[in-house]
Amino acid sequence: MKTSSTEILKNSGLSITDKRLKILELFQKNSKALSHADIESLSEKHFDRVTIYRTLQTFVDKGIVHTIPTADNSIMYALCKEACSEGHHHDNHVHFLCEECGTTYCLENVNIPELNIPKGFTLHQTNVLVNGVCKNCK
Amino acid sequence: MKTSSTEILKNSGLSITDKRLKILELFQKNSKALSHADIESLSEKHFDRVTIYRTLQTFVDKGIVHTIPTADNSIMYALCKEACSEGHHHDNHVHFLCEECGTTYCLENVNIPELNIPKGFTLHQTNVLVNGVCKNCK
DNA sequence: AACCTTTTGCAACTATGTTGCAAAACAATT
DNA sequence: AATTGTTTTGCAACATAGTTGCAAAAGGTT
Repeated sequence: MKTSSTEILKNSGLSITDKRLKILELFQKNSKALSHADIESLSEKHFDRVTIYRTLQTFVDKGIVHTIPTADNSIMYALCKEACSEGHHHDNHVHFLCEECGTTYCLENVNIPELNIPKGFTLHQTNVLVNGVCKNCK
Repeated sequence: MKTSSTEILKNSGLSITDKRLKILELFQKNSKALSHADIESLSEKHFDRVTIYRTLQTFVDKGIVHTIPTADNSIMYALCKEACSEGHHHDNHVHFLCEECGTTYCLENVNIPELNIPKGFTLHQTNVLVNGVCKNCK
């Protein structure tokens, strides 16, 4: 069952505002990762750029969305699953970027394998980005 | 044995210029990944920003350096090993970002593991980014 | 409704990246 | 080493991305 946008905000101790609800709904409707620019163009009503930046930052801080590094230097944001909480992301799944449609997916079911990194290095987080063609574009 | 900067350029069919040599030497001296901004500040003599952008792009195209996606949305560039050639990068190693000193390393010896991505998805390239603490900062 | 707090929008700014064009540097040839 | 043609570089101007301070608006609480 899906948590409503309002509940997500409540659970994070954030006040419920129009803009935050709108941005959360964009994520839920599209069920894919969105960039700042995506949100700007998807929101028909005028959203101030600054508001979007600040809202996304708040969501990241609260564990509502996580960021995805991409090769072309544009940060993507995607909704976190339940496991994430304030200041603590658990998005250890693989991110897939389709070269055809440009969609970034979270592949929740593909786990990150163990890496044997060299002695002396301490591993905190592993990010896996995969490029290829998604099932819709095949 | 290390290939000289001049040879690297020759092998790629590029003309030998002061700027290109200087930028290559920065990579060789530092033996870590550099951002555009790093190069700008490391080169004591004035380098035009545009020249740096274009030189890096040329190097990427020719397989001399490869780009590393990072979580904070700044592209890093690192020297390729011999295996890379024009239009064909073989940098399938793990990239490690130290949270203390900010250094990005290419862990040449850590191979990218196989992933079993869902049916319908075709995999072209896998990027693995690891955060943690490097052996110098431990 | 009245109050206080948080969020939003605006303006101005910094940083990052791109393009066109003329001057300079490079490469090849005599 | 001078001439010529090609490539590279620097400049100017522009475009996009992201940040900060502050006043107005909206949210939360009583």
